[in-house]
Amino acid sequence: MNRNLEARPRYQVIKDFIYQAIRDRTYPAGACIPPENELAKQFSVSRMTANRAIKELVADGLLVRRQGLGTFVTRIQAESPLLEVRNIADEIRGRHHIYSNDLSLLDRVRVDDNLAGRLGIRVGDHAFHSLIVHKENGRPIQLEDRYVNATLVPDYPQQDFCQTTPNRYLSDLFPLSEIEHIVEAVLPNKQEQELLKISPTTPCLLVNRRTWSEGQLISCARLVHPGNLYRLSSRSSLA
Amino acid sequence: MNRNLEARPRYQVIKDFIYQAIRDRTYPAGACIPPENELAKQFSVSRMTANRAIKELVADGLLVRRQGLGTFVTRIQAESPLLEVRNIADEIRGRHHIYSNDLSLLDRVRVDDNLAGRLGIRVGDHAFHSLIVHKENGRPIQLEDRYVNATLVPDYPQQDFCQTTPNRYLSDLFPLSEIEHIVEAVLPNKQEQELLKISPTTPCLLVNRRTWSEGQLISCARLVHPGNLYRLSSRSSLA
DNA sequence: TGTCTATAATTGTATATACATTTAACGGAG
DNA sequence: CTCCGTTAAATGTATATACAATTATAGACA
Repeated sequence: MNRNLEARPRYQVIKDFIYQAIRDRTYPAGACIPPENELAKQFSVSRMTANRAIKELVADGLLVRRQGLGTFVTRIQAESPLLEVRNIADEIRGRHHIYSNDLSLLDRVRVDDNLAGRLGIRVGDHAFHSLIVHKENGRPIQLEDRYVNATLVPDYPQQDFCQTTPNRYLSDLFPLSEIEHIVEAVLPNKQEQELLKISPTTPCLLVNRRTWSEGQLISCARLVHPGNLYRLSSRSSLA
Repeated sequence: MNRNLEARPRYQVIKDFIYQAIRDRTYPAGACIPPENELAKQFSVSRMTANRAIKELVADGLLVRRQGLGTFVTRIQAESPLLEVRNIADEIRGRHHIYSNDLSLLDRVRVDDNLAGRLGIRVGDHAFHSLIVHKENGRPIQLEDRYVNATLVPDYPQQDFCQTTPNRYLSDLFPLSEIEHIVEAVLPNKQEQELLKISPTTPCLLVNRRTWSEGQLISCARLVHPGNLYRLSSRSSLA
């Protein structure tokens, strides 16, 4: 069990093997994969270890199990990587409209308890905070309220955000490896009403976006869009 | 280990206990829950069984673990569903809550110009129209306003929607090959206010979902969720 | 032919045990 | 006081084993 040189747990080796076999269609959609006992024998592990590998792949949605029957490759694959990392400026220019923005705030803050959780850093550490209004043909279309890990991105405040959006700057600097979106419907608070020039009863789409690079949480942003001006859309084919 | 009368696995009992304790703030966000050994002792199970319960709650996103430190209640709560073909009933049951629904309308209509476009059929053709309120612990959480291609699914009205949601019925019948989502923020209309029991100023997430099977448009649904009760969330790794 | 039954295969749950790894905290050496 | 090693606590990985539950199938029986 000396893993100093080996590093990979055995259940992970089995997961990788099955994952690969699904990807290259050795086990096509709907196919039955070898039973736990056989996997255990082939990889010289106990059944419990094979079981763990399979259970995790089931949790990931790649396999389904039926007691008494066997373990099968999921037919409906590939939930879409929804809500891509769209750059709002590119999106607007793609509509042949004019993009502009206002930087209405940029400072350095100590993170409180709540923010520390969202940014994955310790209470009291520093973060940069920027508040930018993105405009399409001069009309506010998105309010970007962003916190950035100051340790990882010390030069963040030196950027000229008229030229480069934070989104683009950060993703150029750090290769994006993971992204999270949480979408809800809200009413705007006072500040949001003013900056977006909307009424208190205009429903807004709130997108909470967090981005990681190599396991490091780089930034979290709160993107507020007036509901009548913006839609998220996705269409995906399922294998 | 005779479970004929008991039914619930022991790891499930522990999961439920912890889940409940998180909900009622016995373990508030960020708090440390008892270590595996202690849970095992308290519930008179082996450490592996306690471990299973905790691992599954981690997979569900309710807990995070740090080796050497302990197991903690996740700070960022309330991730709900992905923007995927989730069955609302399964989703609610996954939260250990009670699912129910009201079928408030079910009829056969001739499609008008607008609907014909959305359903991809000809004006004057028939479609079924259902209006269902989905409830979590008796509280309305989603209004499903659905149109179904009557030519392809002639038996749609014969279903018992208390047992099987339209979503599940349709996807069992037609293998899902393509899905489209358009998400926006809206205020509820009069009917929606009444059925969802919300005020006119409650912002709502409106998800327009259309599903195809083998190139055929099966159904389009308008899903309205009160904003304070529902979130869409997606997290994806980018290769 | 059709129906029931036993059986084998496979997954599901549970335990006891062992050792590895990570982290914080404590205490001593300098 | 700082640095460093030890230790205790907690999670992480792995095994061998046992029995339960579910399902299909093959064979017995009427």
